[in-house]
Amino acid sequence: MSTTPVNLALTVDRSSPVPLYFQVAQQLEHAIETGRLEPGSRLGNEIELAGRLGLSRPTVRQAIQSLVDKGLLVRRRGVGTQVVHSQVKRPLELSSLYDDLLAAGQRPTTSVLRSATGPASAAVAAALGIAEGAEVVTVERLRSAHGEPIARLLNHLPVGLVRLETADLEATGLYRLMRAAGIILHSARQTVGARAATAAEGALLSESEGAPLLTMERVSFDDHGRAVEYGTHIYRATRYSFEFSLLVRP
Amino acid sequence: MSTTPVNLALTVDRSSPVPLYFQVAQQLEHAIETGRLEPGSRLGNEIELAGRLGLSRPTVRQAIQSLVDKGLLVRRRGVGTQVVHSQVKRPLELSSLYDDLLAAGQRPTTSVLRSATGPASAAVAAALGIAEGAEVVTVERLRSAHGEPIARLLNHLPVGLVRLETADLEATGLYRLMRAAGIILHSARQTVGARAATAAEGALLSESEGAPLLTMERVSFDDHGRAVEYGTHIYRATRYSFEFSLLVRP
DNA sequence: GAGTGGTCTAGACCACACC
DNA sequence: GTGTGGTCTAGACCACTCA
Repeated sequence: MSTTPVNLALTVDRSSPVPLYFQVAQQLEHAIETGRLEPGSRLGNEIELAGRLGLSRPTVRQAIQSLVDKGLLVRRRGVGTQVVHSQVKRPLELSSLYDDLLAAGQRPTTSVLRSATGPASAAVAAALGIAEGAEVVTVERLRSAHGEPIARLLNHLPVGLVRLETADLEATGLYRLMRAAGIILHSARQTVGARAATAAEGALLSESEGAPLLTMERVSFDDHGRAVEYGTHIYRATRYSFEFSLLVRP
Repeated sequence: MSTTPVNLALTVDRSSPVPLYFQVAQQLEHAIETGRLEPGSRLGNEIELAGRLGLSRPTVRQAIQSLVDKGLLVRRRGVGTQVVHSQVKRPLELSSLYDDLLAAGQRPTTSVLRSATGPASAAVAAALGIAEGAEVVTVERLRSAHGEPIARLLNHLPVGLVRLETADLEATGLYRLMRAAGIILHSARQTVGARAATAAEGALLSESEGAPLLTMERVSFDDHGRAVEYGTHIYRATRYSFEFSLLVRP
């Protein structure tokens, strides 16, 4: 009992369809976010917690483990479980520029520059793992916030996965449309770099030729392991940067 | 039995100090990496697997779950567990430029441009969460590969965490030195952007003034939640880009 | 030595996908 | 209906940390 023993009012509702471990994890996470559980404070040990909640120890462990995976708690054998001192923001997600801008309080707008179906180039086919010349949908969009251009988004998708109507593309983000079409995203491979703008790119993005651009290339895979999207995007370096947290693999 | 039932020779050694679930996970991972378990192939169901190994179902589940977390397997209720089709490389790690270059077969070299102890500026103090004017170690390094400059690395660390000898800094990476000093890294917050090189930066990195640079700013935290390092780095865009995988949170 | 998390067991019932 | 993973229980022993 070297540090404060925290007294939390935890409860579980066994009639709820929400899994018990998840109920516990939610309440702990909420207590951490609101500061009720202070950074560095110790959770009671697992057996005592389980007894207090009327749950088995493995169930309580599952709840705690999920928060450890999120980076909110730290466990040390022989010591106990503590709330991490630093606020860990969300670890890296498959970032959607549209959602990022929304979250930042900007009002993202999109204009579709091009939307066409045609044979895949060698580079696109290689990225998507399909045959060269196979049909792909190509979409080029200009994403703005407050009327200022932010990025040019160029995407290629295998045909038949999702219907991309211009109206939908201008109303929301591509990932939302894909999810709405039943595509379950699983993983992605990204490359982030920088280069100078060409004259055409500069004109499109209200930058001068040679201005630094942030580039991002990404292939996304669904839960079957199929490549479902290949994007090559450019961002105005003066208006955008990638910000993310990450956890160190234990 | 819609797809091939895979027959794997799995064994566990109960006299080993390696946890049973970990032994199983290792063998499955190895079978996947060597192609013995083909992408898309199904694992037998958990109960059958447990019976075959003489383990309980939760233990087998723990092994499978660890591979699901790594992105190697996909589970679907009512369907089964399958090997993902696409090879998922390692999800994002706390990337060390030194290790990245090593892994790429380059021979990274480092020259220490500056190494000093002094009071923290306001920006550095804010990033590290310490008082302005508190003592910090500042290290500026030039990282090269094959004699070509790649990046200028500027780091600030609270004093007393790790002794940074110039010889060590020129022989290996900062993160390795920190780990060797007993610092357990837990998480980091990164921002990646781009900007044009100043004249001095261009001269240092063999680029011209105005050339696009990739920038990375990072604060790292240890398992106690203390900020242990703050870095502001610039990379030649023509010679370096960030490449990483990521898993979509389920 | 006392207290903690780490691992493991041998069951059980439920929810969902597919035929 | 059948088979799968999802959740849960009530114990057990071990390994590590710290006083």
